[in-house]
Amino acid sequence: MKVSATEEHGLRCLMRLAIAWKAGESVTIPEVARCEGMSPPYAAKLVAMLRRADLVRSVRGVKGGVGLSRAPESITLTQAMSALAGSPVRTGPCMGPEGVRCDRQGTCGLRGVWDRVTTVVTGVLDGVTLADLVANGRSEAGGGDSRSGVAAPARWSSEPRA
Amino acid sequence: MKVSATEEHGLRCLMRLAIAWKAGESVTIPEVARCEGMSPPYAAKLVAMLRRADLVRSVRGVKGGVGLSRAPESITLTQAMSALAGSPVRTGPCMGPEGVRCDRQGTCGLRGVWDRVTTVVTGVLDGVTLADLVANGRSEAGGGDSRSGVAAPARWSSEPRA
DNA sequence: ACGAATCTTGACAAAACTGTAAAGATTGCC
DNA sequence: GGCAATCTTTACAGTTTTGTCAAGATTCGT
Repeated sequence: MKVSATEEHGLRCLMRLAIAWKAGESVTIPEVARCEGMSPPYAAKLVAMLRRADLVRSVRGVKGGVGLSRAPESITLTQAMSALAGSPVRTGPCMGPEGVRCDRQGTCGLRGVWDRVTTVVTGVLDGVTLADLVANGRSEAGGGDSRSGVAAPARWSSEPRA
Repeated sequence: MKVSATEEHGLRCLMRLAIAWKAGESVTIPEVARCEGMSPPYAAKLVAMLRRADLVRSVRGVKGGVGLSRAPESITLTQAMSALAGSPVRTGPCMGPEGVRCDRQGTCGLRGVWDRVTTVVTGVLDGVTLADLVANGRSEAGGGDSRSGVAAPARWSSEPRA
């Protein structure tokens, strides 16, 4: 199993936007790119995927920029990974919607295994929010359910840029 | 996250070898390929990877063939996936042995998340053996710890082919 | 109205992954 | 010894994934 480059880089963009949200600032795509060490066009592409999933909101024009569409506390990694890869865990050619070939009686116990893997991974990912990821100091790899305070001040739509 | 085609197809080869083990038979690579619906050269490549990890034993020559190197009850999916992909779960460019870029204070909570994902996935994969995968009927997606009987009769090295 | 800053989109090149092919090595049988 | 069956290895083409590029669209300030 592998977490793709797109997933990891997309998550980093989201983390940067979560930091900006907490600081009450707005950022541009080139800024995100510079902070995360990637090229502006690449960051733009990733942010576009996240925007199509409604995780990110963008404003065009000279005072424009990008930001989370809601509080980082309310965005889970399951949602983020789904936006970046279609589904948090994808299985090989034998499974999937059209999973034919698996009909052979008794010879394909793989499906049950992948289902269980999907369940436990989703469980972990559901328990982590963007706010957890950017929480400095300890507990960044901690318990899981740390949906604490900071109840989403409507920053973005009102004051697009500092 | 995605399970690769190599992992899935390699696992299917192993399942076929586990079936042959239980039946007390020896098989050739073309037979494995036919049973699992892949080309003989592809099956050969996958079996070679598994052999290098000592999960599979092979005998060349006219009476040759391939088989598991030990009982299917004693081969876990963690071991199989490691043989096929280096590690049961691989993370992106930001992590890994040389995982530089993650040193930025507080901005990289991803490491802890991937560690936890690795832990839970490995937990599931450790609890499933090749014997579980080829056990017909129910419990193929069941509890996990079903290391029942069949204590590895030394079939392979003694009688290479039926 | 014009121009600069910014996001949006689609096409494209580079890299990694999948699967195929061909030549080589080993063994058993005659 | 020679032939056929079988595994082994390396090289290769096809496909998907990654990341870049360029042209277009939108907004703000003047």
